[in-house]
Amino acid sequence: MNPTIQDVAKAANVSIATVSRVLNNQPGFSEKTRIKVLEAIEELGYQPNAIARGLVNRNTGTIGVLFPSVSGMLSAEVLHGIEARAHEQGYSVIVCNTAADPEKTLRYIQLLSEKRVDGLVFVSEEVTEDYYKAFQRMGVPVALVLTQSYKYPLPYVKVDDSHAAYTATRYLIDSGHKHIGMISGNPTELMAGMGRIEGFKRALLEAGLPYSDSLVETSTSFTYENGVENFPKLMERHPEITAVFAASDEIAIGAIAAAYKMDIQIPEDVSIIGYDNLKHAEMSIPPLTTVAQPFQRMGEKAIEMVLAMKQEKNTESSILSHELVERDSVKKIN
Amino acid sequence: MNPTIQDVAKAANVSIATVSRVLNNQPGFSEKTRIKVLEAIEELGYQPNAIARGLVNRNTGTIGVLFPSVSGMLSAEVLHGIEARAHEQGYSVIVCNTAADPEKTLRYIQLLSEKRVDGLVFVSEEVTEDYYKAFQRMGVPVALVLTQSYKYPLPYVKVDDSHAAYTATRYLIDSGHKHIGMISGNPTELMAGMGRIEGFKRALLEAGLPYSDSLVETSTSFTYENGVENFPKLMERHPEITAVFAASDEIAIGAIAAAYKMDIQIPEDVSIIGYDNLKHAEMSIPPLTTVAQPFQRMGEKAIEMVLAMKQEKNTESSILSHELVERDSVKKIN
DNA sequence: TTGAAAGCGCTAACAG
DNA sequence: CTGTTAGCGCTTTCAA
Repeated sequence: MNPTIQDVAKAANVSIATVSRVLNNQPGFSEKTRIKVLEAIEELGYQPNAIARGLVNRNTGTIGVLFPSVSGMLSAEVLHGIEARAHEQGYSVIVCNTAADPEKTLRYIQLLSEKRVDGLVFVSEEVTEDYYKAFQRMGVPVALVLTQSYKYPLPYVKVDDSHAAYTATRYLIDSGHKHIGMISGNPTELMAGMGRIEGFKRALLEAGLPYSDSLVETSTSFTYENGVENFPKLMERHPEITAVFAASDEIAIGAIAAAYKMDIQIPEDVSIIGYDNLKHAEMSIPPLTTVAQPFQRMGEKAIEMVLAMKQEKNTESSILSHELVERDSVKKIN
Repeated sequence: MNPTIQDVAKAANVSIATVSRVLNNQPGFSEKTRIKVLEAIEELGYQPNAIARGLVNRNTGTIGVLFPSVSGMLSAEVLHGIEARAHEQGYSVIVCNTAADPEKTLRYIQLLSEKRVDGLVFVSEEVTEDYYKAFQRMGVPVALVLTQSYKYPLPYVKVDDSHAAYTATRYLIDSGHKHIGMISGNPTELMAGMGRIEGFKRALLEAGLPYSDSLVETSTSFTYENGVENFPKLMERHPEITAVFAASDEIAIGAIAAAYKMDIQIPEDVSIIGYDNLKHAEMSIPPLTTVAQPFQRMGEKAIEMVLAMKQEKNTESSILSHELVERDSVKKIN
C-alpha cells in the first residue's frame, strides 16, 4: 500500500489537517512543522492521491478529447498542441477515438462525464443535438476544434476555410493560371467541405474567370485515394486546366501520383496547390505548395478556451490565420 | 450539482446500498426494486461518479501512455491500437508526451502515479534506472512498446528488428542486387538502431556479398531530412550501389527525393526499400516497398499485456511478425 | 499555529 | 432481500 496522509501525519507528529496545509501551501503552520512534514513525506515516499483529492475538490485535473480518428497526421498535430498546453496548465488529457460513430461518441461523452473530466475538446465533427444535450448534462466547458456549430453556443477554433481556399486559389490566379479546377473533399461536411468550395468559387469570379460547377470534382472524403481517383476525371472533363486546388494535402498528393501515371508533369504541365500543410506536404515530389492550418496552435487554443471558460463562463471563438507555404508544385506562367 | 447515489436512493425509497447493488449487478435485490431504482436513475439522470468509485475500489479504469513524441505517424498508429483495445476493455487512456526528456518523463510518471492509473505503457524510449525505480514505486504493471530492457524485467512488444532488416536486405539480394548500401538511423539507439544494421550485415555476409562499414551511412535520427542528406553521401562513396535499405520509411522517402534531384531514377537506377510501412509509404512516388511493422497491433498487445499483468502478475513479451510489403521502389534485375 | 471532525460519493461487510 | 455503517484519502470549516 501507498502511504497516506495519515501515515505522514503520524510520522511527523502532527494532524492530517496540518499535512494537508503544507501540501497545499495554505497558511497555518510554522516553519518548523513544515520541515517536519516535508521530511516525513520524503522518508515515506508519500504521493498525494489525486483521486481522493478530486473527490473533495470536485475537479480531476483532466480534460477529455474526442477525435473522429486518432491515427492520421492531422489529429496527431492537434493532439500534440492539446497535450502540451494542458500539461503545462496542470491538466492531463484522456483521448477518445469516436470513429465518427454517433453511438460510440455518446458512450464516450457519458464515460468522460462519469470520470468527471473538467472540460471537453471536440474535434472535427459536427455537434448533433444528442451531443449537445450530453454536454449540457455534464455541465463542463466544451471547446470545438476544426468545426463549429450554428445551432449551439459552443466556442470554436479553426481557420476561415472559405478565406483560406480563396487565398490558395488566388495564388494560382496570381501565378498566371486562367483555367483552374478543384478537387474538393466531401461538400456535405458542412464545416470543412462547403467553405473551401465557396472560397474557390469566389476567387474565380472575383478575378473575372469563368466558373462552372463542373470545375470542382467532389470526393467522398479528403484522402489520398480521392486524389488519385478524381484528378483524372477532372482532367478529362477539362483538359484545358493548368492548375488545381486540392481541398487537402492528401488529395493533392494523390493527384500528383495520378498525374505521374498519366505522364503529366507537376508543375510543368499542371500546377497543384494543397491545403493543411501536413508533414506529407514537404515530403512529396515535388514539395507541395499549400495553405497551412496551424493545427498545433488550434490544440493549444482549445485548451486555453476550456480553461478560460472554467473561470469566466464564456469565451470567444477564434479564427486562426492560415498561411500560404510556397514550395514547388505551382508554376508561374505568363 | 449532479445527483448522487443518495438522491437516487431517496427517490426510489431504498437504501444507497441497494442502489449500489443494482448499479453493479450484485445479487441481493428483487426485480421490483430493480425497476424502481432504474426508474429513479433515469428520472434524475443519475451518473455514477467514477472518482468516488475509484477511491474505494482502488482502481481508476485508466492507463497512462508515455510517448517521446505524439505527433508523428508512428505514435499515432500505436496510440490508435492502445486506445481501441483499452476502451474495449473498459479503460481510458491518458497520453503524455515526454519529448524524450528525462526530467519531463519523470514528472509524468509521478503525475500518473498520483492519478493512480492502473497501468502504464511506455513507448520507444530506453528505460533508465530512474524510470524503473519510479515504475516500482507506482506498483502497477508496465508494458514496453518498440523498445525493451535488458536490465529490468519489463515485458515488451516489438518486432525483431534484426530479423526484419535481414528480410528487407534479403529481398534486395533476391531481386538480383549485389551492391547494396544502407542508410541507418541512430545506431546508438540500441533498440531500433543497432538491430537493423546487424540484420543488414548478416544478410550480406550470408549471401557471400562483401560487407564494409562504409556501406552503411549512419544518421542522427530516422527522419526525412536524414534521408535527403545521406543518400548523396552514400552514393558518392559507393557509386556502384544499385539498391539501398533505409532504416525507416521517412529516410527512404528522403532518399527518393534526393535521388530525384540527382537525376537518379527510382527504381530504374537505384532501388530503395524502407522500414515501417507508414501511410507515407504508399503515398510516395514510386510507392515504397517496405517492411511493415504492425504498430496498431503493438498498441493493442501492450494493453493486453498490462491487463494480463494485473491478474497474473507476469506476462511474456511478444515479438510480432513483420511483413514485407512489395510496391514499386525495388527493381528486379538479372 | 494547530487539531477534531464532518463530509466528498461510493462500496462492502455485517446485521437483520 | 434490504438497510446500517464503516471506511477509501483528502480538504475544510470550526474550535482551541
